[in-house]
Amino acid sequence: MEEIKTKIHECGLKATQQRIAIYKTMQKLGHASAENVVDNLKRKYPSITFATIYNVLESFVNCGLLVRRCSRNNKMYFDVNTYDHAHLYNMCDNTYEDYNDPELFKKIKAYLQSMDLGDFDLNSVELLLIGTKKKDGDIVNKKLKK
Amino acid sequence: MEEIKTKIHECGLKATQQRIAIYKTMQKLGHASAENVVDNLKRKYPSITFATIYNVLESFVNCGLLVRRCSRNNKMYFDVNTYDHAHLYNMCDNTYEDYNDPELFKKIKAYLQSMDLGDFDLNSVELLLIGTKKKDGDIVNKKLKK
DNA sequence: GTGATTGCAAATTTTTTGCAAGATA
DNA sequence: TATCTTGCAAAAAATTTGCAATCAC
Repeated sequence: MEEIKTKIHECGLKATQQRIAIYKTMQKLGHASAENVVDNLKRKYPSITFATIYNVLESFVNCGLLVRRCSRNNKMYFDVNTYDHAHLYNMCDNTYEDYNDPELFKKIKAYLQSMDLGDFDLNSVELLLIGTKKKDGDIVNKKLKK
Repeated sequence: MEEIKTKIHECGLKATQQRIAIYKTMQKLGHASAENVVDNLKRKYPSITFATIYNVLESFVNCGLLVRRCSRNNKMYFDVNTYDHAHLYNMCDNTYEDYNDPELFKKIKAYLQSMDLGDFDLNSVELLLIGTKKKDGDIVNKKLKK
């Protein structure tokens, strides 16, 4: 709790109740869209709005407290774990699960470092393993959830 | 041209002018958002609308003529090249460039096949190399383009 | 001719903005 | 207190829908 305040302060941001609550929610959810965050906070903070959520998430991304994640359903997702790791992306419901495999990332990064990417300045690597949970298999090829 | 018609027919779809034009545009652009496609077609087909573009792109994805690509700017992107390849994702303007390296993909897939992904049913692997073009470097940390 | 497809207009969903009121350091 | 931040309301951006007119087969 104090730790979260400190993190936020270290970014040069004020540790408001909303920011603390949003960061806690992200810690709980791991990966989330703005909607996920609102859903999780509405009960405790009925007055919170999307304006604030987006505002805060954006400020967290800018200071490195969160990273954006790619998605295929035209919604922005945020990840509280900013270190290198891959994701299992469930295309049935657009959720992520961490796939932590430092070995794999080390290999990929080592490989890329040996390559010539021209005038491309590599910032980070995102590895998305796209698929389904076996239990969800039956709904693929049908209409996928938004 | 006839080739495109055939491709579309093979999917069980009717080869309408719009579908042919949209597929041609995707071949020209490689990766594109719905907006990119409209921009490229408005002159030749002033009556074309987003409804049709989305409709057609979606039908192409469903039959495997295109694949969706992940992005970080909450827009849907489509790729005419459906085989395995990585992308250099320019975070300044959310554009993609192919990074064709069968070697790398082979390694990753081989590695993953040897791993246990639990009840996750792997469908495809997306490798995104996120960064900037050196010429764009100066606008990072400032406001990124939508 | 018939069923699939398009284009229009309107609706929905997701994200952003301006600004007055409120909270933090 | 000075500045940053929030929440409201409204706008913008992106995608989807219903349906009548049109087109491909």
